Amino acid sequence: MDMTAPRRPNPAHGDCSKVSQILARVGDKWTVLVVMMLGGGPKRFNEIRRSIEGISQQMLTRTLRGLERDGMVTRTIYPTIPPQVEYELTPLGRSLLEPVMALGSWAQAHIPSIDAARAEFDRRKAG
Amino acid sequence: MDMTAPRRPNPAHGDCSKVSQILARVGDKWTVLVVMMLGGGPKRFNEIRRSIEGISQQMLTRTLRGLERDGMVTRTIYPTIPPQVEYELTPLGRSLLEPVMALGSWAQAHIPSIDAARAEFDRRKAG
DNA sequence: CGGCATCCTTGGAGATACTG
DNA sequence: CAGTATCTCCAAGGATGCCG
Repeated sequence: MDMTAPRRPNPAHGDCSKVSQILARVGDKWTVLVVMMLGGGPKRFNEIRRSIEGISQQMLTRTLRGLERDGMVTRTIYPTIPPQVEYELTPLGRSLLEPVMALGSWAQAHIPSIDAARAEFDRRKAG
Repeated sequence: MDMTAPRRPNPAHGDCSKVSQILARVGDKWTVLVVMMLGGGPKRFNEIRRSIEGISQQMLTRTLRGLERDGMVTRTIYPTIPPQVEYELTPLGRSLLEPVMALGSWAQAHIPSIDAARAEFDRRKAG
């Protein structure tokens, strides 16, 4: 059997590329930080920006747009002066938090092992 | 003063940068695929390569080195002719599979919602 | 067969400045 | 305050070739 076929619309594999997209999003430098921040309730643009050290305004905009597009976040404009925009997690966005936190916990728990492995690996390489 | 050091060694935050590294690894284009492949048991280099459509030999090498460095994978050289190298998940690597699979399942389950959200978002923007 | 070194292209992060 | 537009720059990743 030839496994080289580029794309298989095999239902058993669901849509593998879609899953990859989600994983990539979780691995994104800012997305998880933003989602966790919003986990505490609705936030305004600059409120988020100030709470995430090091993020540029453009990266925050892009991150929020991506999340909005995927239905993880809602964007509400209040036509006040000055303009006010509030972001809030949707149920979908909130549900993402669970597996992500699980992964985060795993990471937390295994940091020592990983650090040890790295030190060992680097030590060998250095000789 | 050097600001390149991780910001706060706050135990409550664990080591946030370390956690980010793990998340980034999971979001990596190839790492998860390789780990899942090895979840089925030890595999040889080209065996892995053939089973992952589209990966270059260099990317596979880099991915495996990274995993090896982090203690997720062991590398065993059999001094045969021609040389034979086998990769296998460590217990640590296997334990990573659990939260990753959970995230994968979440992704699978919510693909329809996400697709719908995207379509809606794009429709608005275009329309 | 497995792995490294080298070169090259490109996507996208990030800074800056402008608009509504 | 929130968002867009433009530019620069770098590193991720692909292709190729040689070595053990």
